[in-house]
Amino acid sequence: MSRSGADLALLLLAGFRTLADRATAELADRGFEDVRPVHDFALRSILSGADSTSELARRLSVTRQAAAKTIAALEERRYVARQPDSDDRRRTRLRVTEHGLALLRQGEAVFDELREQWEKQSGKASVSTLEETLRSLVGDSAIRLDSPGWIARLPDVE
Amino acid sequence: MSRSGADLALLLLAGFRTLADRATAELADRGFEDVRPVHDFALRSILSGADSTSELARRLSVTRQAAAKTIAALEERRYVARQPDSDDRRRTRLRVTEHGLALLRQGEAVFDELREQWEKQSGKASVSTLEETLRSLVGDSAIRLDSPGWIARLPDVE
DNA sequence: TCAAGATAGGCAACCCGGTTGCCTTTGTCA
DNA sequence: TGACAAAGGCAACCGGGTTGCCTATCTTGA
Repeated sequence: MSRSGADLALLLLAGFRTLADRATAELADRGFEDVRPVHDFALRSILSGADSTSELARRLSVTRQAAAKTIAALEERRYVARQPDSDDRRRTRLRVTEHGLALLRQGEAVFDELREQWEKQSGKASVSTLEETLRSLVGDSAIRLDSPGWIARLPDVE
Repeated sequence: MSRSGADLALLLLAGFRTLADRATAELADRGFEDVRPVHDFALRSILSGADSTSELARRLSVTRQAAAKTIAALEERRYVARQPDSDDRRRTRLRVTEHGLALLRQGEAVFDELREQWEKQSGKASVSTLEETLRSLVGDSAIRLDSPGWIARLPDVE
């Protein structure tokens, strides 16, 4: 009954996308439109201290230019703001706005609800087993993967 | 100990990316460079009967233009070829080349090996439990998801 | 039989999240 | 003070998508 390894990969992808898509939709319902996973990742990094373009770029393992674009998007949507900085090279310091904090809180809540939904469907044990298996396979630290950019890249997780 | 729902999503993504990245690297080692998951999906669809741009587009749930680009890439790499067709609207019919078949075979082998590797690490039971849980959660048919294009879209699986 | 409509294909332009290459500004330190 | 590191940003590009619009061919039914 066990199928090919490719199926396994597809299932993992489908699982992620199911969660991510539902979360995106739910967040849109709650008034946070135009939010993408990458925004959430970036916001978290900024919140935990990445207050400049270069620093954010390092934490997300992307180029400065990519980070700058992400920041521009976040700024446009008022999730982050800039403040003058003493070091005139960097000129501004990033700060997560109240709106941004609200997004993070809602995002967390949404994902938690989705997880609970899964637990209701398959049982708490199944979900945590799944999680444990995966964690042991990809490693706690492997949430930092280096690879081509055909998906929102994963940030460092402090 | 159980963490947030977002972690669950991240783990699924990390799992997929681990497999996909390793597969891509391994295929490159075996002489198939420049191969991306989307190529594999498309090739499989063509092999199982999607012999025109429009048909491939339908199976991959993308626009005809996107399918055309993918086909162009596959053709360039000699994984598919075109043949004249009786219907002059479509003008050509797609065919998977020997080279393309070789890629598919190698791809399957690589994924199977990766799966075995995981089984050695976590035990056969764990991997198949993981798979069963996921299958029940996303559904066998959910491998067709409709959503924004920030990742290689999944094809119909016949 | 022939006009309307469905179907296949393709071009151009754009989006998003990345990249590289190159350049300026500012700060630091020998 | 002058060399260099570090931050930022512009322009151009890429991959895998999108939409809008256009033509060519086949099919059908009045």
